[in-house]
Amino acid sequence: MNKYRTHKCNELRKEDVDKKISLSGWINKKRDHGNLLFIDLRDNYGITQCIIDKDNKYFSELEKMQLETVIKVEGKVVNRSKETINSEIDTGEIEVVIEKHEILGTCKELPMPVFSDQEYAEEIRLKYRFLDLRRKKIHENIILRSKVISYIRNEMTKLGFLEFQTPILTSSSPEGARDFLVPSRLNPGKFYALPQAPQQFKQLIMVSGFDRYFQIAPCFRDEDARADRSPGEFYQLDLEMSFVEQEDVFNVVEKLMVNTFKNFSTKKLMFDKFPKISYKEAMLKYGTDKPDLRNPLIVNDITEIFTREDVSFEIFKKLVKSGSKVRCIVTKNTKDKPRSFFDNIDKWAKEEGASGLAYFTFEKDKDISAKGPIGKFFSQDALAEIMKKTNCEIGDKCILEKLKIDLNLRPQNLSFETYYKLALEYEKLRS
RNA sequence: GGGGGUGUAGCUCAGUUGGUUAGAGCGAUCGCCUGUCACGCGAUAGGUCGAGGGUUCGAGUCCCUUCACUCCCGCCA
Repeated sequence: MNKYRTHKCNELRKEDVDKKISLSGWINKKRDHGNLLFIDLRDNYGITQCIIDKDNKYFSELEKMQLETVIKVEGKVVNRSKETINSEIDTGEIEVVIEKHEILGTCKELPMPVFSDQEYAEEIRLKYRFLDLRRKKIHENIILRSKVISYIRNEMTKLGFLEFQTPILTSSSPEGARDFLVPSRLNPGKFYALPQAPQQFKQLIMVSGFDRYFQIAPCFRDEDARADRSPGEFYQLDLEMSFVEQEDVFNVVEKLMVNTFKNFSTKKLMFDKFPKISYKEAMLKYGTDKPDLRNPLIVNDITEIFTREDVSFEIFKKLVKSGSKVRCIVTKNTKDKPRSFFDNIDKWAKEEGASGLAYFTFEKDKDISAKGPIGKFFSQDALAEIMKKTNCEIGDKCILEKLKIDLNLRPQNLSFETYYKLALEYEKLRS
């Protein structure tokens, strides 16, 4: 029998009642009732409630024990009464009556609590990384990553790919990002680069006649961090295939990604197959080559409106006559936004080099009308036509940019400003 | 490299217009409590208010310098 445990902390069930068992783990939480003490014992797998009362000679010793002390407990599995069942944990129908215990590892006062959902600054989390990694969510994330990587390896192997390793010290390769450099001892004044991607090596593998390559490769890039982008190092699935066309590559990646998310996420997938959007279409319709299709922002071309007799917005009409386009975005449910919100966007747009924004809100009393600085230039029919073209509703706001700028409604994960900037970039690309 | 934000107890944070002794929750220590699962109740300890300088009768609070962290821009497959 194993010296430390007969079971893991997620294993015991009703069927184990009356068994003599032993568990080893960390004291996750204590609830001390004075003459009765509950100890939640935690290991990698789960939590088991252990209980001891004052008749046991170890009571006072356990009562004083710090959270996160590592102990082995021996005892008997008992049923919990109906009212005291805890459905939150796997072992919630039973508890372990402690008969004996042994301290396997003591600890000092904790610099940060393990049992807590509180957010902590990165600084403190990294300083006490071993405690951070014990916390439920982080611990689960690490386990998830392990499982995902293992799954991907397995799938790639099944698809006939061979996994390769490539050197970490190399010479610089011509990707865009700055390289991390490592001084060379044997060649003073010269440096190795850490690979941003194993480009050269995988090409070597491919020309050597290995048919399908993959590697879950560390990628080093000496670029500044962002909230969603760790500095320095991350991992990517890198793959190469011989004697294939674009569709063959798509098929592998699409299947792998969809299946990975189906297996490991509870979130609903919008697509079983990746929607395919050409670069040109994406830039025209969304103003970016990575549109957020959960909340797509459509750039509408309403140039035609400015050829109508019943539209009197002369500046735009003139420009349209000389070949300019007018595009607009619709911002949903913005009728209650204060004037200052749009003034700020307008100000920002000007700072970014635009000539300014025009906007109005669609309203309906008896007739459709447009409220806003330029609203008065449009007839009811013209407004109805814009609504039809842009698929917008009463209460939405229509933001126009003459000439050069395409705008989009802000998706959830991008600021309006960022999105606007992308639109500007798009225009640069086109001109 | 540029801009913004933050820095107060071990942790998370509050602190009014510059005004007496800088607070709370969690954690720690001590005491009480036999059915909790964020157990409960009471008490105690714990502070260079990031650091340095300045203004002021008086600075956690205002100003300057500096450091750290963080977010954004630049940069980045």
